[in-house]
Amino acid sequence: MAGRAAVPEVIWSRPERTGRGPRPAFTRADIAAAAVRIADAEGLGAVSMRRVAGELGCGTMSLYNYVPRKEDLYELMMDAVSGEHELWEPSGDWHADLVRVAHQTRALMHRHTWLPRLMSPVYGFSPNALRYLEHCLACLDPYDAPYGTKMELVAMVNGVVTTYVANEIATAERTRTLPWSEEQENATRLAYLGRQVASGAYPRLAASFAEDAGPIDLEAVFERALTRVLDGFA
Amino acid sequence: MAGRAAVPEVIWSRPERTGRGPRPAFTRADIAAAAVRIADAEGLGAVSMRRVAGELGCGTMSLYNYVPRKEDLYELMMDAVSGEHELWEPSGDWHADLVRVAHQTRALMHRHTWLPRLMSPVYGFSPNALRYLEHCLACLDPYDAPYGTKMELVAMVNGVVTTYVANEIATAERTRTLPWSEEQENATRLAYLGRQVASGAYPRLAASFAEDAGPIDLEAVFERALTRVLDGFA
DNA sequence: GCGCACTACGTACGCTGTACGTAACTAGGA
DNA sequence: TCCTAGTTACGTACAGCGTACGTAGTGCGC
Repeated sequence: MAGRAAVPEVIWSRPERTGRGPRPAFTRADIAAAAVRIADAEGLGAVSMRRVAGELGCGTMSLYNYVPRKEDLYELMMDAVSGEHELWEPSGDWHADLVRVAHQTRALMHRHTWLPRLMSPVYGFSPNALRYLEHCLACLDPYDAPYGTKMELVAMVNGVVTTYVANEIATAERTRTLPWSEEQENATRLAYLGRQVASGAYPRLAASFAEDAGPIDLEAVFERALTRVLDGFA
Repeated sequence: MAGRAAVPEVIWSRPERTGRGPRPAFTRADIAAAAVRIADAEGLGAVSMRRVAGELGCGTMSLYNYVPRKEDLYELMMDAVSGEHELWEPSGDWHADLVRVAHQTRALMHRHTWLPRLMSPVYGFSPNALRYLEHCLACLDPYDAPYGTKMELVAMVNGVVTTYVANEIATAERTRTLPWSEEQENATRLAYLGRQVASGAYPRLAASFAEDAGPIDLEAVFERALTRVLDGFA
């Protein structure tokens, strides 16, 4: 009966295997992989304890031997995808290296579209997250500043990438989720917006829409946001 | 039986009152206020259709006459708090005005800690959100740039504020939610982190922790992040 | 070899969003 | 003026959720 009490612990400080009892049937990596597979295919909402257990081929409650709370399952998932970051030998040009980091993070988030939603400093201390952070700091070796500033820079870049991709994904996801077609949705929203803007209450918004800038190049917007942030530090 | 079909519509383009049938017992504002009250007091997780209906004193399913899906309830909440933004006459100094906007947004998010979690471009077109956006653009009148750039600037400032406050809140919330004390939590996490860092695998992280910078002034960090972003545009 | 810590898992509880059926009500058109 | 169609109101029901708890069975450390 012991060992089931609510003891304060990060899941990473809990040993995966204690020695006593039957051999665990799965590793944490197995569990994380299963959860990530489900989230990638069917969205974060499909990740439930029952579903993950089903994927692993075990009873629902057995999962609680490995993962005491669902939040820990999220932590496992975040660590697993953090491990997908490619870590290279810093080039000596920290600006270029950080741009590369940002692009890789963005690609990672597009591969795992649930990632921005879980992004939080709470999950920032898993083993693979630490490895990633260390790599960012290594890229910043040529940048002459106290570590406090470097941390702020990394946080800023990560924040911008997260915000940006979250927006990309939210707009994309919404049209896929809704029970009516994308054209209908856009038409309704545009009609509403047009009515609002045409009311004359928002002259600058109206001017903004009238400003013919052609189709928005989202890629370029991302690039600009990134360089602006980095320039703010150089 | 008609009218219950899945018709594509933004809730804002659906009239609040059509004329036929009994007088509605509540306005959208009533519903939004109730939901916001619950979320402020007990967190976003406590906001359920049943709970809101209970707060309003009506049956659960009656709420669906006003709010077709739960996501629309969120949209009402976001609009309600967007209306709390103070809109002033622009001073002519767009830099100062945007800093003021950022501070107000941060204060707003601290008043409604669930706000960053719901932040998404999806909710960016409610009446009060449009009013807020128009105000930001008015503040940017002295900034000589195409509206596209102004929009990017506003998005960037909002993004930074959201990310920053989300982190503030996540760390604060976590300690309040957990079933053990803050000291225990911090001790466990620090012990784990210390063990990792002491392993020698993360030399720069170790150096960063060793760098004695005194207690971190979060207020100053926020200020720096803000001015850096604004400087990137000036 | 004994005992204990661990794994495994079924059952159950209270919660969620919401589809659907039914009854009461009221404003617009004939 | 009356009829009827569109709305409001709301109870019931269903599938799914996280997880507390009880009960077996298993194998390592003493």
